[in-house]
Amino acid sequence: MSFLTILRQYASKTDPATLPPTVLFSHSTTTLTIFDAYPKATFHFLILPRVSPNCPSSALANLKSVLAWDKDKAKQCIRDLQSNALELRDKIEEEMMEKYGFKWDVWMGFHAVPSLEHLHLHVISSDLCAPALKNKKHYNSFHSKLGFFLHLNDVLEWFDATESHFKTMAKLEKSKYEPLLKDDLVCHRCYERQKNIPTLKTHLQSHFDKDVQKAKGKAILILKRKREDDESSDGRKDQAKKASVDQDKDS
Amino acid sequence: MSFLTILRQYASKTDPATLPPTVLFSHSTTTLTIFDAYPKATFHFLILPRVSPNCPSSALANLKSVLAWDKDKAKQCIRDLQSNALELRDKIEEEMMEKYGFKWDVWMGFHAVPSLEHLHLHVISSDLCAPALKNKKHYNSFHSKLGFFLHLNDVLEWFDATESHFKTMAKLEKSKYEPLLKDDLVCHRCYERQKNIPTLKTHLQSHFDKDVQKAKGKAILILKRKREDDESSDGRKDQAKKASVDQDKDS
DNA sequence: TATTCCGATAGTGAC
DNA sequence: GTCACTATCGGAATGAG
Repeated sequence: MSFLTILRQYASKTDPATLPPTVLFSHSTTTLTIFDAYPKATFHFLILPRVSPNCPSSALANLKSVLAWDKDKAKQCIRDLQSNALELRDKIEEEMMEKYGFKWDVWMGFHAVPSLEHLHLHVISSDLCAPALKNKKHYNSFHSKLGFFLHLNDVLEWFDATESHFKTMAKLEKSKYEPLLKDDLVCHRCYERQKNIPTLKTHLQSHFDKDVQKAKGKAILILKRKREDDESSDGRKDQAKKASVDQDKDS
Repeated sequence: MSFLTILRQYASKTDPATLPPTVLFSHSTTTLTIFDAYPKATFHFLILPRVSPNCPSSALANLKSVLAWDKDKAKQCIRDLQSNALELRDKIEEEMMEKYGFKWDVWMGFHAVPSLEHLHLHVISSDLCAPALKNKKHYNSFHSKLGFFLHLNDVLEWFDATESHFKTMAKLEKSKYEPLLKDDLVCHRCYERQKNIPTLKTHLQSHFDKDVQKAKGKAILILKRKREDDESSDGRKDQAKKASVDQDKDS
């Protein structure tokens, strides 16, 4: 059964540093950040709340149990995950720049109906290009517009909504969310329907390849202009060119 | 589309001898006997009515169209197939004896809902052990007790039944027969349910292997007794031993 | 919605 | 109920002193 409770085992470690470096990315007093063992995108991490006297594993079983717990503790727990996730996102964006020369979206959120025990916040890049993404459930579970992937900000907003709304959302009914995973494959970037997984994966890869090409194009453009500026003795052109490059960011 | 009408093409040949020997087994003035291209048993042939001015291909499209045709012509057509099938069965039984040392059932019949154009009578040995038998539809379509495989004798009896019964049977409604192909896998020899196709195939093979072993045992027994008789000068024992071997036939 | 393995099931294309 | 190919779907096991 250890495969179902592996995350709980990690989160229960008194010394997270004993976890292998292939598993553990970092930790704080209240959270663990681990590499997703089967990444569904170029960057894919999990952030787990650590088990402690104040945070028993029973309360941390999943998002539903956390939301049914003491509301203030729940909010604190999720905020802890958030603060770590935001730091992590910065690190991911650094690596995006180093490796790919550009940044793209990083999503933070929970699966409405998880299958592994212990709450885990997914921190995942929006490309969804990775070998471990193999079937419709994988894809739909991360589709940012489908509803199964619950964005962290949305979940945090439940706490500030009416009690009635909080209660409704906190139910996380299987019957509501599970069917979403069987929905047709629709590209989360251009909304084009895809016939099957191989087609979808090729399609997503081509979106990503275009992004990479675009970033390369801009890098070359910037380099070109920089060289022209260096060669030019006319200091007056500088400002106009800088403005032109800044505009490219939004194109 | 030639794959759908391949049998009609064969049956329309004015000179069947031009068919390759890998296809044609034999022919008469009114029928062709060909090797099933994907045999579902150790012996598996198809007998086709030949197209002629008296027997247009439109009438011979399938069993339903034949039964909707002139009733006397239909009966004659099917009787022609039968007389060839009976001869063929004799030849198959000869080869069974030569190759395996024993004979086993040979079925003659039609699929209630065929997918290849042109009437074809299956002549197939009851082992149903063959590499080309790959899925549930294959097996159920030849299961001798399921109802999808229409035994030739049963079909011929329809002609001598009441007109009402003939009309009913002649409908060959898809909605009645198609669902049978999805039935659970049940061994046609011992009625044991089989979980899946690999299991069924192993099971059928073991039935056949037992038959072969049994036949070998008898052959050895007969040989032994013959040798004893040859060595014995006592002629009185002969009759008793012959009777004993005859009894083994039914065991 | 952990993966992996096996097998059944479904759609397609075949000229 | 043609085949062969691809992909999806569905269940079961998964560990292990």
